[in-house]
Amino acid sequence: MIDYNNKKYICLLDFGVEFIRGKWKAVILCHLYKGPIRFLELQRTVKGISQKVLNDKLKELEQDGLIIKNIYAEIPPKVEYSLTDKGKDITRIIKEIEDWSIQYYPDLKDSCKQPD
Amino acid sequence: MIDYNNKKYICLLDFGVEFIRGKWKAVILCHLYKGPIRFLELQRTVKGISQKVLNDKLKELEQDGLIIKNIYAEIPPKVEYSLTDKGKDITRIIKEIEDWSIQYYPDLKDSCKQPD
DNA sequence: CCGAATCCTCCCCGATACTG
DNA sequence: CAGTATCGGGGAGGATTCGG
Repeated sequence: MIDYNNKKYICLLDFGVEFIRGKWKAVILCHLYKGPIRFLELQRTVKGISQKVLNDKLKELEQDGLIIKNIYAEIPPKVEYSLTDKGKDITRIIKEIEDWSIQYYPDLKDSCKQPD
Repeated sequence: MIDYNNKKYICLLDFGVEFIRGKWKAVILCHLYKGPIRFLELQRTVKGISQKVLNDKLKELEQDGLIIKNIYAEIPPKVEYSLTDKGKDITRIIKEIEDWSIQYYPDLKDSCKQPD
């Protein structure tokens, strides 16, 4: 049992999955993998995410040490986000899930949809 | 945009992650990777999961085609769960997340916990 | 351009009790 | 031993507004 940040994790796998939990983190990381990117550009790329949620998730990812936030003291403000090594490593794994999804997509499409 | 089972997915990655979403699915799959296992034995192994949730998750995984449910017509009832090829493939990826977690655990422990 | 604050909704999950 | 039914709390995330 791992006790961490006021949460309980039953094993290291559970603990590790925590860092990409939720609908958006995996997608965000994958987009960051292409290189540093600004907030608005990221929001445009990750279609459908609200400003609030994107902000929340970026903050979490930064606190977890998966991404770095670079603030440029300019007018208008410029902020760029990029992956750390730790973040790059897990993003590579995430991309395997994407490959898996692509490989099995035709199959998954059928098995999941229940016939009426 | 992928429309599937009354849910919307923004991309194939989002779609793929859906199959292991939640606190338990990844852990369950990893335990099944060792070989076929019965319900109660699985519940004992996946510490802390309730019967209801384990049942729900197994049903979802079966519908998704990631696991197979083998029912033996015996008294008392015997049911064994095992991975399909599709399930094995994604479980291998999940195990990489576990490795990542192990590798970075000391680091993660520090970065995540905010100093007061 | 960036992000904090508020409010609200939905669904994951836990606890408990019951059936074959 | 295996699975179902019901109730309820809490967290994730969407819409909107406001501040630097």
